[in-house]
Amino acid sequence: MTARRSDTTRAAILAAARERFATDGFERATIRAIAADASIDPAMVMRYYGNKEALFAAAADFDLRLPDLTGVPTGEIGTRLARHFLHRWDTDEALVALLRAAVTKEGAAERMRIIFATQLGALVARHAPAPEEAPVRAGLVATQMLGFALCRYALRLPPVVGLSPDEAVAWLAPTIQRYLTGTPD
Amino acid sequence: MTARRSDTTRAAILAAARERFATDGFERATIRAIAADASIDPAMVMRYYGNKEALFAAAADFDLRLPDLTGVPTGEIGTRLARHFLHRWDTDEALVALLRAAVTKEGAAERMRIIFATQLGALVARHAPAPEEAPVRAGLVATQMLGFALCRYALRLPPVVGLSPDEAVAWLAPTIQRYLTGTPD
DNA sequence: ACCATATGCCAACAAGCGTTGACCTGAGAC
DNA sequence: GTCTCAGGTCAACGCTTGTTGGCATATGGT
Repeated sequence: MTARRSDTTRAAILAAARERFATDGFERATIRAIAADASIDPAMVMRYYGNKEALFAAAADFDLRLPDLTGVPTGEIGTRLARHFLHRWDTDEALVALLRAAVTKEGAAERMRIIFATQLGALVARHAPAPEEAPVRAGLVATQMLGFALCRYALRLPPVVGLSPDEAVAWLAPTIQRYLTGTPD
Repeated sequence: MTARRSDTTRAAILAAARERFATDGFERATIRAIAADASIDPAMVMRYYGNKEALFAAAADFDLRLPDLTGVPTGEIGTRLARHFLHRWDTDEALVALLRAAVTKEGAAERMRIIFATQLGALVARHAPAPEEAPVRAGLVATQMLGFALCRYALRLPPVVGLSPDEAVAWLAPTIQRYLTGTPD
């Protein structure tokens, strides 16, 4: 497959879509606005992506890219995971886009569920004391990490926005660690 | 002010609005659908609440109703707060409604910020080791509690939905406790 | 009985949305 | 040079939305 002339246009549309979906959510982000951002006609968006739903699917397609933590000392996993999440969230708009959409769109929520169940679930299963606890532990990790993302990137609670990455990791890591390998009180 | 005949209609509209906003979010919940749920004409909604924005404000008007925890042993506050949040969230649709809206509407996000900064901030200030740390500690508590609510009521992650209230409190309480009175690691 | 008024319904408006099809335009193949 | 077709523009469609004003009806005070 050789590069076509239209590839730059496709990329521009996708970049604009990611930005709009991330800041406005699915329903408030309009095809017309995305097209304007990409300096293109709205009809082009339809031609290249079919419809708004499919465009969103393309824009919010991502991977948690969880690192391989085999060999890492058990006690460090919380820190490593917290740091990874923070960095990942800071550098990929698609995550915020999916988060914003997942709150009101069942289809997006389903994608979120699958991503966290499979990707995070698999990692947790490798480190949880008992394998059958893995789903619950992964779910708990999700509550803390998604909650942090929600407050920092979507709601923008000032004290949470003000935390430096290192401070954030220092606070979150023990929580993650306990959800992964600890016990309820 | 004596009771008017229209009060039952007003209440029916408000109840329908809360439900729609809670399940659909602000933009997907339509005046027409709310009116249909309340078995009245859409024009009535406008007459009684002015516009959609004001209707939402009335439907999402609520209070965290945080308990007075003075005198409670310091070590128990985490448990008490976790239990209170869980119960509160389970019994008031307005909380989910505001959460869903806050993710995509700046006005709703602002309300969320104010509620958590003032109501939760005040409680935290009374128990935090140093008063100047209160905002950050309140913010951290918010990340965990809102994250839990997000995963349980909005995203409906199965393992999180499956937790019994007691299990949930047992897992969350130590986290809340550490954010309130503990130290980062 | 009568009237003022609160309550409610109906029809319509303007605006914005996703989406479509017809029509240009310019580059590359022959 | 001409033909072809992908790349791009334009105007319009059908639909839904929030919102409005006019009109019917029921209520309750006198």
